[in-house]
Amino acid sequence: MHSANQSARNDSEDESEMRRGPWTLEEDTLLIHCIACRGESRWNLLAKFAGLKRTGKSCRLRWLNYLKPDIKRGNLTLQEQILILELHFKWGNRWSKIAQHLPGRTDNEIKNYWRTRVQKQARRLKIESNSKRFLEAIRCFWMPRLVEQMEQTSSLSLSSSSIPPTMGTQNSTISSVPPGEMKCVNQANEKPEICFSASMGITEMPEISEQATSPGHGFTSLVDDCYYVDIIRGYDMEGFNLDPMSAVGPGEFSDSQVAGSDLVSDDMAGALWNMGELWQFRKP
DNA sequence: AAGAAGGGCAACCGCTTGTAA
DNA sequence: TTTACAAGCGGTTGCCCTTCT
Repeated sequence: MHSANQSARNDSEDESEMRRGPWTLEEDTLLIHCIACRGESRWNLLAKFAGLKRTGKSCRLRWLNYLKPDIKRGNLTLQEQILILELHFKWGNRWSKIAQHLPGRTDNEIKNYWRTRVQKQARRLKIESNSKRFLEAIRCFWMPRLVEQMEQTSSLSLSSSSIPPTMGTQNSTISSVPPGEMKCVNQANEKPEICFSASMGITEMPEISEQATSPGHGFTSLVDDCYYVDIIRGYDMEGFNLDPMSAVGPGEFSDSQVAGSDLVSDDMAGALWNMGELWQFRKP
């Protein structure tokens, strides 16, 4: 009884002695060295062994979100943004699952991206960010624009034999594929991760997800670990009604929201998807 | 130039899940 | 089968920086 109380008291004392808040360079160094020696496991023990006054949880988070060597820094690329949107359609707020398909990106980063960029636009449009209307807006207008810009970017880059910065980083390379088709292969697991095809129709894809074949989806499909973005439908809108009202179904958007809210304007697109970065690629 | 407002992001919190004893 | 602990995950908070007025 006494020992239990003593233990509880010690625990609370330990807890109160724990450091919180931003990590210092010294703490980072200690953690990195400790993980190099002992590996990533038993985070509470690791914290003690490293001499850090941090909880194991805190150490784990710091390592996974910031210190891990393969963490990719900087703005999300167009391909990554499209992938996030597509995977979010499929899985919702399963951030860690989505992050598994974006090498070097953390679930925290993706979550922050969704909340700060995507949900911000939903607020601006006065649409519930998890509503069907907002998803349709993304699918019908923003994603096609992203794909369009990406297609232009990639053709520009490929024609000048320079790999787009977004596709050539980390473990990924562009393999040689027919014109108009891009394939991004992760060398680590030899599995194709992202395939952009201008020739492949969505109906030709095997095992297309239920969502991908749903009416109104139109231009992307997701097959296991390989993601196809149908550029024909995204770019030329073939089989895709540009009339916003019919595209999303009657009553989904009001005139003022679609036509008057700059839903399809360059202004909106620029605000949403780092278009500033994008336009740089378009300039000769 | 200074204060206010807003955005972005790192870190924390609490709940759930997995696993070993 | 139960229990305790560790790890994982998504939601939330708070700080810092930038932009606006």
